Amino acid sequence: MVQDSIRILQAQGHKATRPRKLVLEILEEMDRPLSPYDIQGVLRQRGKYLNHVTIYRVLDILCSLNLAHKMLSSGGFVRCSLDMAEGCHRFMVCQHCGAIREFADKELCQGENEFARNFGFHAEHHHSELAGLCSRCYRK
Amino acid sequence: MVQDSIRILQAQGHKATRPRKLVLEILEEMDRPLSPYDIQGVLRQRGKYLNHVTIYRVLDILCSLNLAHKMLSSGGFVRCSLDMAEGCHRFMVCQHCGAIREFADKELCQGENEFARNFGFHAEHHHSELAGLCSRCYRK
DNA sequence: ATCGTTGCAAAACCTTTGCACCAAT
DNA sequence: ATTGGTGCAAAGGTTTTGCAACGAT
Repeated sequence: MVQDSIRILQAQGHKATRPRKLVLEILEEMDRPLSPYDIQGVLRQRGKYLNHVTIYRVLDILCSLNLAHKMLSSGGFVRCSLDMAEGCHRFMVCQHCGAIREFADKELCQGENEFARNFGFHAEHHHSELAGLCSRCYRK
Repeated sequence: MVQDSIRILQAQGHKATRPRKLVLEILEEMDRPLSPYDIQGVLRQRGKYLNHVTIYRVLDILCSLNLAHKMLSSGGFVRCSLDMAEGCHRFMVCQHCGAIREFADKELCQGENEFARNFGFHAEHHHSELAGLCSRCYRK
């Protein structure tokens, strides 16, 4: 919830400002990875405005506190989504329509962790992208 | 091997040019994901030169033929590596020293495929990044 | 009142496009 | 000779930086 994130922000010495509340609201409501300009667009539709620089900075803070997570989308720009599964971010990206859907799974993480440990690597965060076709585009 | 890739290029109607050979050589030799400017830098050290636009275009072709694979690195730019494991690209990225190491595993892919199929999604390519600490940095 | 935040302008950076020249076939 | 490929210049788009004004505490 937005209130929880705000509380964490404040506990870390950050202020509870209008831009931060707005960005958190949009991220929670849309429930999919959004770019800074996506967020600005949603706000514009609602007659609200935030400078893109501000959005970048809000997202940076959210990510630094692990409240959100960045992914680099195929367009080559950043998208952010709230961190719901503690360091496990898996995305299904449809190569046809571009739809992005996020999921999480602890067993997959464990499997990856074991594999990495064979190389002496200690994994903390998991980010995975599956490129393929979503159910709708597959039928065509 | 570079020669094999060149042969595939030619079979698809592309020419075997100096820039394409050079890029393939560097990718094979360095054996880690490289950005276009990384590649240009390595060449420069050897007294050779390729325009960055050319490198971008060579990488695009290699990726379109599945000879290489693009990843969007944490710096926000593209890195490419040769495709050794047919659509399975897993990276361990050390958060401390920045080292990137690639691995592949069919079982992990199968696990992800099954999970995705529950959502009606048909996965073709896997790209995964584990952020954590490499063996050297973990000891410190 | 203080000090972190925001917005604006401008810069920096990566990537793409247009076009004339060049080179592999 | 033909056709695709390269290099250059310039544009496009995303992200970052510097700074004055603002606002949460």
